[in-house]
Amino acid sequence: MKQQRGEQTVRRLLDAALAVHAAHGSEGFTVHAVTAASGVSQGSLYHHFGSFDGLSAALYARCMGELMDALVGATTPARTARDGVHALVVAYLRFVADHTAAARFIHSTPWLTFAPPHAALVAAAKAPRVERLLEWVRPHVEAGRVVDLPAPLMEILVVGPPGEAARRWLAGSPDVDLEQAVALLPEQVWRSVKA
Amino acid sequence: MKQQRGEQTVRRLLDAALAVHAAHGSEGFTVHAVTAASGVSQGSLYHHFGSFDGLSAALYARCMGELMDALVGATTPARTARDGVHALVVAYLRFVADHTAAARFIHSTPWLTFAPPHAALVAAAKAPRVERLLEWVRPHVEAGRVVDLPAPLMEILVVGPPGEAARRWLAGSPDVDLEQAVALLPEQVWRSVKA
DNA sequence: TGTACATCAGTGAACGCGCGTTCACTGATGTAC
DNA sequence: TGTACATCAGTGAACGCGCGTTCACTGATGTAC
Repeated sequence: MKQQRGEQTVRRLLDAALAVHAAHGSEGFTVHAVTAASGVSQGSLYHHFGSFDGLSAALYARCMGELMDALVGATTPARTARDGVHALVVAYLRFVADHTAAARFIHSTPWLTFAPPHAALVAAAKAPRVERLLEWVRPHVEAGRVVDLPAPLMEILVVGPPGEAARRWLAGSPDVDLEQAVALLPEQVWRSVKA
Repeated sequence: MKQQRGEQTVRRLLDAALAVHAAHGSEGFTVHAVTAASGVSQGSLYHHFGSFDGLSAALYARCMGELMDALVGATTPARTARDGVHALVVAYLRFVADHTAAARFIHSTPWLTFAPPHAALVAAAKAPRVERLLEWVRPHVEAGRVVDLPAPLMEILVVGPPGEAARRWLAGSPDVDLEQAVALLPEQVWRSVKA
């Protein structure tokens, strides 16, 4: 008997929360700012999310899901291992450029310290997409085209450099240029994982 | 006419701040907790640091300085380019294992959004050490043993993977093992920057 | 060598502000018969 | 098809707590002559 009206309110809250974070940073990211920006009442926010941490976790999961979808969408159609790794690194950097607010929220990470219930929510958004990427790479590993490493280290090698580039660019570092990173990082990252 | 008594108080405050952050995380990192842990009064803290953000910036600069010293100390004595990159990655991971509190503070980064005056303090602690690392690598680039990339991208490629491994390990991710990373990451990182 | 004095260092109770959260309530929606 | 009713959705003023910061003050240190 759940009403569909609620889903719209949830979406309005998450959109407003992302906008508030983009405009005023982690400092200005408060319940009052989010309710003011969304036009939704405090009580309604608590009705749907239980706590402000709950809303943060939901937003984090949504943003992370979007990023992971971009990575999966770019990588899995690739025929060769090299093309796939290139595509993944490019997709990561393009996501940061095109969905800056989401990228900024993901990388601001005080919110990564979620208590167990919320951690599960985030994991549910991330794990299946990571699994799809690992499935894609498996045949290339078995064929000896990609190094055989534990999955977490594989992830770290591929996502580490574009993640670090994103973090610095988002922090406003003047000497990091995303287009330059798109041009130069993919091949170097590929070399770090090719067999 | 500055008194030496003050330096000891500053050290006591920074030590206590790091301990509080290690024990209670960013959530519990407050002025009151730091003054209680150090036995120093609020007023004294403000006398030396001006604000709590000022203390945070000073602590960040100190921790970052220690990390950078570890990297410089490990890398610059290396004879070959490969040995140097290996040593840097290993030193990064070992620093995280041996100075976990400092590593955790550095990677918790809400504190990286420092206002201009404090940003300068942090930059002063970091920039000269980065410069020494770049000086070390320059001959290897000129001799064609290391790829010729813009300095920021070079940094990103080398520091990205161990940084990502550190972040996950610090967040308590069970599937990241630092010793495994020490064993496997250095060679892959080296391949990403060798010419 | 001893005293005066300016400055540095340190104290801790108190303050105001803004945060996350609550609650008694009203309104809307969908199901049952 | 229409009415009754349970549940979901939404309201917003109010609350208490803990945060960063202040300030009038005392004590310690080092320099001047």
